[in-house]
Amino acid sequence: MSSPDDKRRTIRDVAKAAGVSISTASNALNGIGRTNAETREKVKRVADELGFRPNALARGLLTKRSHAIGMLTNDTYGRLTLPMAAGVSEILVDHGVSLFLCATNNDPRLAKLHLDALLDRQVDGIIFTATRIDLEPPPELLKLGIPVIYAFAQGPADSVSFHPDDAQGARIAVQHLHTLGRSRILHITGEQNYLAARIRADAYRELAGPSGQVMFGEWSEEWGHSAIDTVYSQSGPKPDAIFCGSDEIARGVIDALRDRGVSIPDDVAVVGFDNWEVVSKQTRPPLTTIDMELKELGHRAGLAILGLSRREKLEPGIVRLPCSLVARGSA
Amino acid sequence: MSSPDDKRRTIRDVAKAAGVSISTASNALNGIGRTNAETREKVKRVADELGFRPNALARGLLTKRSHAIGMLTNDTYGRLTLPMAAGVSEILVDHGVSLFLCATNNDPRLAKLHLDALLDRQVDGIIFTATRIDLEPPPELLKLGIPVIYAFAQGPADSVSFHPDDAQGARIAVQHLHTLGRSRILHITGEQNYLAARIRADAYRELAGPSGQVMFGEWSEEWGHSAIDTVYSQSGPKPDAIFCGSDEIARGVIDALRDRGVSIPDDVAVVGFDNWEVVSKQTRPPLTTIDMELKELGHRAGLAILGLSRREKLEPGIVRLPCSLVARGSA
DNA sequence: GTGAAAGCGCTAACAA
DNA sequence: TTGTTAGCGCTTTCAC
Repeated sequence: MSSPDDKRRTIRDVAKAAGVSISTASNALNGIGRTNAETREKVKRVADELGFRPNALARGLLTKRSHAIGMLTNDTYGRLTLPMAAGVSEILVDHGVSLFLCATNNDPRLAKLHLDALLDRQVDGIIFTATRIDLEPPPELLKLGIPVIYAFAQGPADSVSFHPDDAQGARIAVQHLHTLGRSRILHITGEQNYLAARIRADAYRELAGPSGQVMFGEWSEEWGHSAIDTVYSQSGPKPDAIFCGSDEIARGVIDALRDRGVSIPDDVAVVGFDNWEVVSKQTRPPLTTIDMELKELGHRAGLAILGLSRREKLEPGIVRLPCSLVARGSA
Repeated sequence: MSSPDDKRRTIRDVAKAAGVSISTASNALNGIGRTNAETREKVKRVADELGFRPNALARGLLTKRSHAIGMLTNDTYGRLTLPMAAGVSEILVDHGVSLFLCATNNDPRLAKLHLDALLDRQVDGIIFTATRIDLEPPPELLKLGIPVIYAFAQGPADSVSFHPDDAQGARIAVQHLHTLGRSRILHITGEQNYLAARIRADAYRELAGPSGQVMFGEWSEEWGHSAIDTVYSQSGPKPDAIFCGSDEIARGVIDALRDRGVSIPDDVAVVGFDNWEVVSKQTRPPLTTIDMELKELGHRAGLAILGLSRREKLEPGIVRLPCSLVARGSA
């Protein structure tokens, strides 16, 4: 639990051991200022030998940059947040910046608590993340005095946000189905009050033309199932392809189709949305679906907050990052 | 992006505005030392008015406690980590402690990088988290000089670890099936090289008696499916209940049983393990399963690291936290 | 009860 | 090129 040398080495120890002054040691270690190459090497070697690690607290106190950023999320389940957080972290760690994770659990009190803590810690910036792109951030976030980036969440007008390109994602799904020669494509999706659902539906309608039909419902497997029941209990022509608003819906659709003896993808091709592998790899046949590239979203958000924290200017607005199609067996 | 008063208030500002010295202000705000009640109130009021927030960097530098702890995880997907992290964070935030999230992505280089960063930041402790209880932590973690807690991961002999009580989880699953009057219970589970799988299987065997049969395989839906195919292609008596090592396996099992016209739970009762709702709520019928109470695991890990960071002593060893049974329709 | 002063570990003028 | 000095914002003796 405790190492042999319980007290940590300071730059003072390094300076003394190397026979130089503290400031020379500092200059040498940071490679700035005018330092003799020999001295620099020596200081670095000594620091290494001593296992010296600079105290980030002291450095931050002085430079007014903590080299830490906070990530505020309302997601406790992790489906969206952790891939993004991993992406953010991947970028940051290479720049010596660490990430505070704050799960607000959708509780404004917790959000405030976390926000205050982040401010106390002098974070260089904050990334706000949500489980839907039209979720508004806590109002305190707006007048903070430090940079904020919105990822998979709705930022105010003059802010920088990163979203998956839902419209493009919907388009490549429909185009893929067109390529397969399908023309009677149905769109079964989630709740209409989700902006993402509306964006995807609009993009779908543009490509599917007047025959395009959208069924809004819930983000659940069950809805996919019952939507198929509805469709097949009606008379009239049946679709030859179904574009679903989520993998879970798609799974319900696939199960319901199989129950009816409809062959996938021969009779009906199915495309999902999310590439949530626990679902999309397990349907029968495995699901062709749209991946939102959440890790890449995290990368971009990380890069952006890094830039802002260095006082670089960023064009405000929503950056929409392309989705990709993952072809499996269902379409 | 930047507030009207761009510069942050310091304790100096508070002291000046309250007409007291810096040290009195400090004493008053922290409620320590001998301070006149009136003075204290006044200082606090002024601090509030000014929107004063103490600089955690400065405080940490002086007190040698950063009030931050690090969480190291090899999980990028989030299924296990984020519920635990949320639990940890919930505890910490109420104690004014923040959480650094470090996703190592199973890459030793990244792990080292993150570990160094955490040390530089003077974290008061580290929680190591993994996706399986027999995953060994990076060796650097062992000789660190700061407290470490292992959650859902394998700690060294003299450390404190928190695991789900896999044996107890398996027992309540089997007992539940016994209560339902089932006696020919089969256990279909994941890879035998997972410690958790072996622990659960052992506990199952103890209760199921000599007729107990364990089928090890993979942690996949597909394996559940093919296991059922195997069982039903053999002659001999069929099980009246199946205890599955994961919800995904259970889903495969349920689907395969339904394909064969076996009624659930009438002919065969099915119990899963994980309570991963995207799976367990969506099977038909919904899955009765074992919940590992990951958030509670996070709570306990958080409490433990808090204690250790205050130099409290903790009994070394593995603390196994009880699982709970979530009854749905399948058993 | 309150304030002056020292200093945590480090960086950044400036002087030497 | 190197060393001296002055802090960053806070806590904490120790006089008063």
